[in-house]
Amino acid sequence: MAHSNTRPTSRDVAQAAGVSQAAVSLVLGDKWHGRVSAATAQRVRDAARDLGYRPNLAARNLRLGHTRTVLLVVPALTTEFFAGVYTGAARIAAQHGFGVVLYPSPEGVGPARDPFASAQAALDGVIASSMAADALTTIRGDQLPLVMLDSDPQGSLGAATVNLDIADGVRQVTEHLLGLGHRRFLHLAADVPSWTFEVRAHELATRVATVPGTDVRTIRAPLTFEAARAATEAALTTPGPHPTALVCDDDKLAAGAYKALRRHGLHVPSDISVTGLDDLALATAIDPELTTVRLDAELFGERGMQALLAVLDGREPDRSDIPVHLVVRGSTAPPRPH
Amino acid sequence: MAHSNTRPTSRDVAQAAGVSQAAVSLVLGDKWHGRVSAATAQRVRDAARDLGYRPNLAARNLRLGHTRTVLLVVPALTTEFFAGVYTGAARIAAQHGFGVVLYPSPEGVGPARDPFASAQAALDGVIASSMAADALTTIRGDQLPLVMLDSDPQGSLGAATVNLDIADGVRQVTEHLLGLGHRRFLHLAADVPSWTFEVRAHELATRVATVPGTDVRTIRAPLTFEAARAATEAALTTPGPHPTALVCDDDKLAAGAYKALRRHGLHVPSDISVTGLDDLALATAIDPELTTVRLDAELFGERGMQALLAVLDGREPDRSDIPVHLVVRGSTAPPRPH
DNA sequence: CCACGGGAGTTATACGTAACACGTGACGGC
DNA sequence: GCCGTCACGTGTTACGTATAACTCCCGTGG
Repeated sequence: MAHSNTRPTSRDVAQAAGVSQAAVSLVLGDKWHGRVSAATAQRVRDAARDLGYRPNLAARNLRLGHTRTVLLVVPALTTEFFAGVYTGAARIAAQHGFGVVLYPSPEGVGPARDPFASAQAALDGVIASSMAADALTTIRGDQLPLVMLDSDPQGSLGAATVNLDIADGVRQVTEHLLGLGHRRFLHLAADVPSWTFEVRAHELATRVATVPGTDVRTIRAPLTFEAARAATEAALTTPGPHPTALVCDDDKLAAGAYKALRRHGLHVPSDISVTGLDDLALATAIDPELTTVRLDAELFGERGMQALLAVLDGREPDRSDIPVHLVVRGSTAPPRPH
Repeated sequence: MAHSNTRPTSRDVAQAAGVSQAAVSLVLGDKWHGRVSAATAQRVRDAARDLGYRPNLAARNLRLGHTRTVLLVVPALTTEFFAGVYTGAARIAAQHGFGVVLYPSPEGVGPARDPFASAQAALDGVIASSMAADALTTIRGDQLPLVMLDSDPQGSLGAATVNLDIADGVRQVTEHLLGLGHRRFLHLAADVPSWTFEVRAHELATRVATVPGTDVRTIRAPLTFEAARAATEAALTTPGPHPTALVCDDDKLAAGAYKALRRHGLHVPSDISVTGLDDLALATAIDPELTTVRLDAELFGERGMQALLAVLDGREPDRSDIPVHLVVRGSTAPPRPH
């Protein structure tokens, strides 16, 4: 059964339910009590669900004369401070049926109530990080063009994908450490359900396994500073030979690990080498400065956008991976001769 | 001359210019060549400017069936990484006449083309940080309800205001340092055109001036890690007695200063005490952990939102300042006895 | 003198929704 | 027997814009 390519409207729902458009509006707006029978209301709701109906917010906003969306202007997105401001504002807004849109000063702007309830009001497409996977089923509910940032290679969602070459980054890290002479690795892995972190662990293990006499132990921690400290601390107190190199899935984890190492009187890099991944500002704020892999976030964003434009245009998006580069700083050195 | 309270529409412009609404649409859409005389086109543009006309984007979107706005889903706003992703995506988007909206996974969302060109499509009001002052004249161009975060007390924009009690934070810092016995201060000030930073400098100077035998020297640096390091380094190489306490306008500046102090062989806090302001995660990542003033960003956001809701409701917003609290950590200690 | 073309506009319409103002039976009370 | 009321809807309109289709007038070539 071929059906129209355009999104269903409230009139389509009305026709399917055998009622007028006005009745649909009443029912879906929850203003039907005493105006429409419960049975009819249910028929309308069923029809709306079956058709996958989503109200057109542009039309609604036009009709209503307001949008229940406010704008938050902040100096930049880089500060945790304004991230918090946003979170607080969004929470209260949600309690009042409002949405919040971000506009980071000279460089950028944001959405509303429910991600798509408000966003869809004005969207031609979606760019999504695979780390926000929980929202993805919702996204697929709409049939908006979608581009994934760092999705799995199989593209399980059938969407276009832009990938950082994380595997190559891990390869560069392990080459560097193996070249320095390290053989006993501790891997501080991010405990998040994301494919990008899986590849880090997998690549590290296979890379190291090719060199005789090496071993790697993996510990997991949620992606926070404090969790990383605690996990590292726990690993240091277990018996057995100490690792000479600590490979972290992320700079923030490395910063947390620094703290644990310091408490145990271990000096970086003479007692143990440490590496991160991301090259955040944090990497140069800590002492010693962190050897890490630079990910070009801006390029990642640009490539994501270009891919979406391609999809909207009916063109084939560029599928090549984005290269990443090892940045060697003071946190890695040859292991102390035994 | 009393005029309507509602926003002017293209029909109002048409009436003012003595043409039809269609002509206005043609001229403003830059599709008038060969259809409207140059003189008439100019009359229309003048009328639009005089009335402060801004097209209703909800109507436009409804008519056009698209919005030239895409959604960027990211895990959270706290990471510099995704801030970069956003910046890159927004840049490319802008080049194509698209806007980008942010949706930080389970906690929050973002904007478009020109901040208000796209945002206004769906806005009932605006919350703006005073640090994004460059955008404010644009905001006032619309007559949207506006709430300022940390505006000047005179409220020069005539908008509602929510303030953190920064002055009290500075007072707490100076009391703390004076109590420890410090008398020679170096103030590392943020070199940004913002009232909030002015108050920090002013409050520090007046507070310190009340104690006999004290002095304070101020140096300025842009709000970046590297600039703070360079400025501190320069201050340390100038002749004269060394300060015993370094008061920074912001945690990030303090982290930069740490680096400069380390290079000069100065130990924190035994050689010099250091304080910050914000209490970012960074404050506990560096060694020693930073004595700083905690600003409750989320509460700030909540209060901003509540104020806006009040304005929209015709109520008087709560004008009380938000309290802040000194957090004493390892970066402050009594000065070394001379 | 007429036909034709192009310049300079105007008129009319549709986008999808929300909500106001009606309509239509059926039933109950007096 | 008639009116009021209630349950259950429907018809219609307006929101502000962009654009296709139309009108009108003037100049010009044949």
